[in-house]
Amino acid sequence: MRGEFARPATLADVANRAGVSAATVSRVLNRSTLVARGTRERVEKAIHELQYVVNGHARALAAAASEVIGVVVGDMSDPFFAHIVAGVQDQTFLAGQLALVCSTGSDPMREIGQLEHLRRLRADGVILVGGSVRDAGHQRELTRLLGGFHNRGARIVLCGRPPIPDLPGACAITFDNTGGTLRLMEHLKALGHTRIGYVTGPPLRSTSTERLHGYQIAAPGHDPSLIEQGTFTRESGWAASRKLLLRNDITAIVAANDLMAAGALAAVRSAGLSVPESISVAGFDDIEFCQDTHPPLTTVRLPLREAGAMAGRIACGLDAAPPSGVIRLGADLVVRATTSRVKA
Amino acid sequence: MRGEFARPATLADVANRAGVSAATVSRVLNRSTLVARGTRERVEKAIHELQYVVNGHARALAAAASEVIGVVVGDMSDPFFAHIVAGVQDQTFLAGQLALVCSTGSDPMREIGQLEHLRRLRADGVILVGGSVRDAGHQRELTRLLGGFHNRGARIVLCGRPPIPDLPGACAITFDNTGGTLRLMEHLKALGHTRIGYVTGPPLRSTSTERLHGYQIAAPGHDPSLIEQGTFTRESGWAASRKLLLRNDITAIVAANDLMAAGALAAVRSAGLSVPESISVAGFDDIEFCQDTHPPLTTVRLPLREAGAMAGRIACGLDAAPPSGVIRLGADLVVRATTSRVKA
DNA sequence: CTGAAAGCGCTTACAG
DNA sequence: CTGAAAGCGCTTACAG
Repeated sequence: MRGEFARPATLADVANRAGVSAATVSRVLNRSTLVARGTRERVEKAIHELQYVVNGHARALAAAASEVIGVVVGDMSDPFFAHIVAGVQDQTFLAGQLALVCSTGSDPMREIGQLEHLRRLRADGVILVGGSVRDAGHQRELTRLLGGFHNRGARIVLCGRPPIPDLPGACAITFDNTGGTLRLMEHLKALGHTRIGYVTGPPLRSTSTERLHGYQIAAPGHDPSLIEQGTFTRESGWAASRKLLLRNDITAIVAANDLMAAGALAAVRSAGLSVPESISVAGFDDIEFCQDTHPPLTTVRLPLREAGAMAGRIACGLDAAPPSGVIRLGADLVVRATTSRVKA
Repeated sequence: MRGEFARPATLADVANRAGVSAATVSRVLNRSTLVARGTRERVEKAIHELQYVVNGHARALAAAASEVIGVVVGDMSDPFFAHIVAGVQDQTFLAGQLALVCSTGSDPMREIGQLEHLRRLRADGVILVGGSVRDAGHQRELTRLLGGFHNRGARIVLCGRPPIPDLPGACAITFDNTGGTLRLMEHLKALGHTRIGYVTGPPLRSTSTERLHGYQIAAPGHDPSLIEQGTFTRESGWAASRKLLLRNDITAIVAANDLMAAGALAAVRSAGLSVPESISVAGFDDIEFCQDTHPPLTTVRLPLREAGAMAGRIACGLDAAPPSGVIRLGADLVVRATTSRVKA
């Protein structure tokens, strides 16, 4: 450990040792073909001997490219985001890029700040994960910022959120939130349910409103008092379900995601009722644990990891975005044991 | 959109507009106090008008500091990692740093490559999350690489893995894996269990061996055939449990994490047995969903998010590491409904 | 196929 | 309190 790391070797050191110019070393590094075989080998030997590692900042500064892909998520402890990010990382790894994962702590307004961070680092690609916020000022600011990325040649991908009309450069990967919820509702209606409570996600988010929309289209009666507000956490699903259970007319509770559905399951049980005998329950996303809840949860499956992988490939430039700029992903009904025919 | 983003404003642009030198702008940016009030205000005005955003790479290159914290994890889709990362991000956000999350895709050998990436970007701090691999060559390489970070003044934190003796600069945040498993085993023994199957994690990882060690200390009989190999996934827990159930003498299955315990639950049920009447089951970690399994899972609680937060604070320089260099975190037994007294 | 030179956008002593 | 100048470690036309 004799201070051999005190100053990392630089490209100039490598050039010296190999007896070539810095430009030549740079060419070897960047796999330019315009280097003679023998020269290349001498340089590679020097790189190896010096344990040379290119300085990413210097490279980014000189080349105006950073090998960094920015990923903006809500909260890593939510499996929805965790699975998408896992998919992104599978691909950034293959592409030799680095995923810079920024979290907004579930406050979408913080997207702006995180994007500024990413702009500072001149990210080559940016992936915005999860629902967008319906707020004119925020949208305008977001569009402006993303426009800045786009103008510098950065690829921008929206994953799990709708396209931004003013931003033709961006690719959007969307989930069929409305259709999935609709199919789930049809399933319940076919089982005889007519009074179905709904636990929605936080207001003004595209994920929430799209899913809620599916409910409203299918909801028998359109009674707004059947809708309770949640925040996509288990805890909030529990609280919202408690309120819903205060009324005695509902036969089913649908939550806008699985985490809240888990809370609903617990709330139903704590009210002394059983699932699905007294109340049917369903979620959305189909995270792995839905197989293990009591009873196993009926839900709607989203291809989260695949969506993340697609976003990653496009952001890294491995795949091109489709001409339309939009990739629509399905949302399949998964019937398990928390939903059953309503008793006469 | 008239190409107003074509070239982002530079520090020189700001200096021009404010009628000062670049050095002065830099001082304002870095909150140096040695700037006259009026000058500062003029510069801030120019920054605002130009929508100037500092170039992180130029800054990192000039100042040899990067405002980037590297986090190396196994797999983001595993809640163990997701929760720790969420805790890290809470703190990097507060510190105004950026968390660069690298995944090894559950192959710890890939740690080396990811660390080289981080070295390239001159990360100010590095957090290695999760178990280490018992492989002499790998350990040597790791120590060398981390030594390089340390010599450049980067803070290094091991989160959920044992300290590295040859690396005095590093801080280690450890979980009481052995003690937690031991307490879980004592709980089962007190319920009358004497033949307890164990589903271990992947071999040679500290997390696996520490937890297995707790089992071995407490295991009545030390019969090695009671131990089956898993990989920390639900699927592997299912397969290992199936094997364990082939023998008819066991009355309980303990898995090295909750994901595998969920698989065990499913395996027991698919064998036509019930939990806990026929077989008791327990896990490790206490991820949120343990409350919702069928029945709710007895497990050992690890303070994952808190551990991540501590790691984040130290890596960002918000908190100092303790003099000993080691922070030991508890692991509390959480008894739910998957464990019960063995029938006479 | 290779090199000399300028430049990327900052920070930091050094003067004043 | 402020500025001129050098330097951080690369890449990229431009010549040859």
